[in-house]
Amino acid sequence: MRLTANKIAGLLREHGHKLTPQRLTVIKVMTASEDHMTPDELYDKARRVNPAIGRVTVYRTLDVLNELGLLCRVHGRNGCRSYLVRKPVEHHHHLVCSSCGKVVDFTNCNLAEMEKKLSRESGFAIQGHLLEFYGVCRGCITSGQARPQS
Amino acid sequence: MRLTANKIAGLLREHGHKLTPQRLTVIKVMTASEDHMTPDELYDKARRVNPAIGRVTVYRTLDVLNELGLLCRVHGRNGCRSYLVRKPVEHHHHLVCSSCGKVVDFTNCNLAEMEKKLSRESGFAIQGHLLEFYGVCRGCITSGQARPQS
DNA sequence: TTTTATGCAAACCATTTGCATTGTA
DNA sequence: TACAATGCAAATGGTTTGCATAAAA
Repeated sequence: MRLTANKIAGLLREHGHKLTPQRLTVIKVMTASEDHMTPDELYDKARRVNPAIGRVTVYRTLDVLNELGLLCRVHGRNGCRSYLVRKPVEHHHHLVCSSCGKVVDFTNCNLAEMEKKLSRESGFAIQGHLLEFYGVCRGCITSGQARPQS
Repeated sequence: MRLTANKIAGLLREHGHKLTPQRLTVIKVMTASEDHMTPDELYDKARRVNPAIGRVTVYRTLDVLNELGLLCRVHGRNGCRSYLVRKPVEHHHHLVCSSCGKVVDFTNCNLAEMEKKLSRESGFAIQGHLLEFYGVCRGCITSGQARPQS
């Protein structure tokens, strides 16, 4: 269940943000892509659609989208170079390929028990968690490549 | 079960690295501290012990220690500003206070089942995982403070 | 004595900010 | 029209690199 560009545009307006062509471009690029992107990759793609867009605007648009809770990050292994960007909505986690960087989502994590136990033992009021698995995806296994990447 | 400064020094030598006063300083500061530190915090502490140490050397020492697998990172919530530094050895995870930044380790995570299932469904050869819980520690709860921080 | 490590300064890279201009609502 | 958003250029902050010097083995 993914958000459409229109839906996101509506959310922006609802929250008192103005809908500019640049923002719309960013939103469209994001919703159109299956993959996670760095701000820079996003900038490049956006520029191809609308050359009149600046890098700064991409960053600022990301801020807005993040405020609305529409982004999620990937914490890659080799230094977590803020790999980010997607449209989540539902609770999910990532399976990251260490070779090609591909990211697969999964939703069924049952950490409730662990969380309860930890909370009891540590006294923390637990608010959330971050869970990611690392490995090599099927494609990289069969092609036998081993390019190390996050 | 924590590594001592001596043990780490020995590991350096074994791996063909030279043991300089600067490195020893960094190692001692790290093993002496209960807390995680940013490179900059580490630099400050090290400088207090040995003023003749440069920031660059701290970074390079961290590289070496990382190579030997002696470091771990904390992926804070608000942007994972490469919060790092500690001496792990055993498999463990973090419980991070969103208010004061305190980090508590815990070791008993049983994700084996989930991992097996994921591997089966996704075709990934899973190599490892990252798991962190976020919340507010007991101290911050009782003192009622709400400084938002990673 | 050879090789590695250090420290400075400069380079780098991603991200942020100041400010005048533009465009949405 | 008013206020928010844009884009440029410059500032920033963390990290890395080049290079001559110093020190460990």
